[in-house]
Amino acid sequence: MKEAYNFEEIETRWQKVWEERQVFEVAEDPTKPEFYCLEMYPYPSGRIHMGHVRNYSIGDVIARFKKMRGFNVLHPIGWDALGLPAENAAIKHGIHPQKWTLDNINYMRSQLKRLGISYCWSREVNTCLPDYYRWNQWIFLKMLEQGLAYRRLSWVNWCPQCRTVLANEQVVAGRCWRCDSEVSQKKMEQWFLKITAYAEELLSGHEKLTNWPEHVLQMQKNWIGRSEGALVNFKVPALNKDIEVFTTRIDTIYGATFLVLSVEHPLTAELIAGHPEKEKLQAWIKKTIAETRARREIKEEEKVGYDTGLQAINPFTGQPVPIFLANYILMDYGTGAVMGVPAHDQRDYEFAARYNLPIVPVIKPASSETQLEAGRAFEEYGILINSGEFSGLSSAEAMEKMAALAEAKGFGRKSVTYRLRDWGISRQRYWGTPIPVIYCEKCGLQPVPYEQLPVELPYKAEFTGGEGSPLERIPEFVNTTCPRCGGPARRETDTMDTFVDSSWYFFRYSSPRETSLPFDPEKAAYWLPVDLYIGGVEHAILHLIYSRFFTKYLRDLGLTKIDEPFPHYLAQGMVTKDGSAMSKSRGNVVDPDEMVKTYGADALRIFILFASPPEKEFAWSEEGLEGCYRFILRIWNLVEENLDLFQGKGTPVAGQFDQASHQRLSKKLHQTIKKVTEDIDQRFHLNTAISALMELTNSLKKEKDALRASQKGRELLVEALSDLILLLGPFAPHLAEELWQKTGRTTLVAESSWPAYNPELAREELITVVVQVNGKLRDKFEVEIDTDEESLKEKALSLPRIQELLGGRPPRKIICVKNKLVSLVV
RNA sequence: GGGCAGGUGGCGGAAUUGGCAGACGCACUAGGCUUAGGACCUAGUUCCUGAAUAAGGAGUGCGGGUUCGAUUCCCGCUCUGCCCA
Repeated sequence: MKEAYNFEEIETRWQKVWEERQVFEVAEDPTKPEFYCLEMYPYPSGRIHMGHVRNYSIGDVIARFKKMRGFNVLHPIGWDALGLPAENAAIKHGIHPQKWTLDNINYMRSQLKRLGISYCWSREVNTCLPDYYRWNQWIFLKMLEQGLAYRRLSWVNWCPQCRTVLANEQVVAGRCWRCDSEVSQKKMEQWFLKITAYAEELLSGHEKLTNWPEHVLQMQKNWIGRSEGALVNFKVPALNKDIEVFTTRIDTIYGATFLVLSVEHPLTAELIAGHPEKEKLQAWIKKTIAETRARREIKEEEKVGYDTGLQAINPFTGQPVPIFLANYILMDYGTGAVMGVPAHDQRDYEFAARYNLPIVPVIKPASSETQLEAGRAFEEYGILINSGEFSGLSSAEAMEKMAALAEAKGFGRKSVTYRLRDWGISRQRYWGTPIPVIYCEKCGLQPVPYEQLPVELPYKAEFTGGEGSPLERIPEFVNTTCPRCGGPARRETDTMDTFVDSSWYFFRYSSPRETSLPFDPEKAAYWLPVDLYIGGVEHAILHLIYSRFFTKYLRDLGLTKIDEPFPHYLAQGMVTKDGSAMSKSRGNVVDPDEMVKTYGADALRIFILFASPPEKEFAWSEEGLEGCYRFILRIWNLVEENLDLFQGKGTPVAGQFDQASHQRLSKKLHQTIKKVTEDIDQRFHLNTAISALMELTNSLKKEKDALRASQKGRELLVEALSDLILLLGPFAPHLAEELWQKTGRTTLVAESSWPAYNPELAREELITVVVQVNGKLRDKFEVEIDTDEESLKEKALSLPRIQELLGGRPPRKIICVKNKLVSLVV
């Protein structure tokens, strides 16, 4: 009598067994090779979504596989638990952010356990607890000591809806990345981390990241935005001041016919002081600052400039050029001042055309064949003309020599700039890590002494949604004493960007309860770097670049020796349904809970892995999930039907031994082990690994009746079924454990060794060779593998069909490829 | 505008090194089993011509190229997605 497949009972039972036996708990063991498998930790929004299921299922296959391969596997999970939604929930529903967050974590933890992910739960990290965020504060203080954390008055992106400062990265097309409202500008004292100090290393470090997707490296590269060029000073005689210009094309400087400055340039006020329309200009400047920063992009037709009426001297030509202010020059990049070379920069060309400025060509194409387009700037490198002593040089030579001359004469030098800005971490919110500094009336800014960490978030706070941080309105928090003079002082009420938390959490897993340092350097040295990091490509820039920055900083602090935290990053694709990403606003969300309830965790895991390779987009389909459920049923029934073979109770058989069937299955078995092993280990193509398991299952079903007839056949069946169960272990872990037990084992699949294959048995001995005539497939034949090319040729020519096609004429050319084909050219 | 990724049956996808295009799954069709089926079993399914398990032709977004041979390499175009302006 076959037992029915009751996934709910089976899955919860094995989840309990793993937990009770602490199967996935690990400690440092220098005798074993280690493997640190990490998925991006979730924000505890309330419920897990399909993207999480996908991410964690991929990681779980790798982690379980590596464990079965003999690695000491660290596979931890935690919670990115600080952040805006908790506070928004507090404002909206009156629930304390902490309660909201901890409740969510409890629920989501149970969801992850219900999926059977092999986490080392004792290492769970929760960033909203003081035992975690105190180390954010510790690291911040270290940076402060070294000048890598600093405070400055700066323009900030301000979201009026969320009432907080946003990092540039959180402004998408001028709108808040969370609530989509238009971002405005404010000038505030802000805390910054000096990530730009590591700009060069963040870029050069890419060389070590050979196991990162190329496009992710490219995105980071664009983000860092290194450009080599030169700084040149243009004197402004009227003010007796210099304007420093950054250019990547100093070779075109003889064609610089004007200067354009950002409206935020420090000299702006002086430049317009004597302007006849001063008031009008001031108003425009004010308006422009507010607008352009928010949008960070300006359409062609909206580019506007104003002539200040003053002139600067081009140091190369000695000629005066007009100085303009314009809305499309950003103060953020370079020096906030650029030289306008209309002949060789399209943007400058359009500007010059609009304001009637001279266009002086100073570069001609290196090849006379290159046609100059009328009405367009020639932007390529070439040969200098109209450039005094530099005429005739190539752009490359000229850039060297001109920079050298500028340096020698003291009006310029070679320089490198980056697009990367220092990381503004101040947030005027409650649910974040308090920035551990104190402002004393007498002593000024004071760091909180290390022994006073953590600066804990006061529990009692009011969440009204009013302007400013709730922390400002808690006198017990704000009012403190100066650590230096003991006098009255105020605490900083800004909290840190939550990206700080996620920039080093992967270190914390190595020693999550460490109390004297952020993590134990020895334990970290054993586990780190993360051998495989898996997560959505939407974090390709922010999280991954911040984490790389923190790792380099922690190295410089002496806490670790590694330079790169994630030498291997697997960027997982989006989960979509009906052609677009699953999202609440689109209403196309599928709840994992319901799917687990209907089909079980194993079926859901298999489907989500089977439907597409990890790095590609994945399209949801419930029919597909049903298909995977049926696949599980087929395996279940197959094992059920053959349980007698394992119990040794089957009556001895003296049936016919089916040699061919035996050979077919044996070959399929060994080929499957080989393929599944390589697909997981080398390619991460879990979808093809699963299809290989399906093929093995199909073969078993086909051959089982013939094989059950003989003793030898039965032995092979037992072997094949056992290996199939083990191979299923990483994908459908509950099913595998249950079947393993049913076949009489007392060990766990999770703790078993991965099956090995015999290359001899996996080898095909017969190969189909195809015959092409003039590139078209015309016939095929079977031969033993590795048959020599001469025999292939003979065999091909002897085929009646081929002879017919040749019609007696000898082929002009014959190409033979061993084990592949014979190609005839007539 | 620049960069990157991608475009293969009705659908998700496979083809790992330039060598049988469409593995595996879904969906569908026919038959079987069944009181019943959203279970199970058997067979079939790229398109066109054809009665055909005969034979032929076309075919991996479009147009060219290299090659005995191209989904794979090269050039141009186009569309989609992502990132940056």
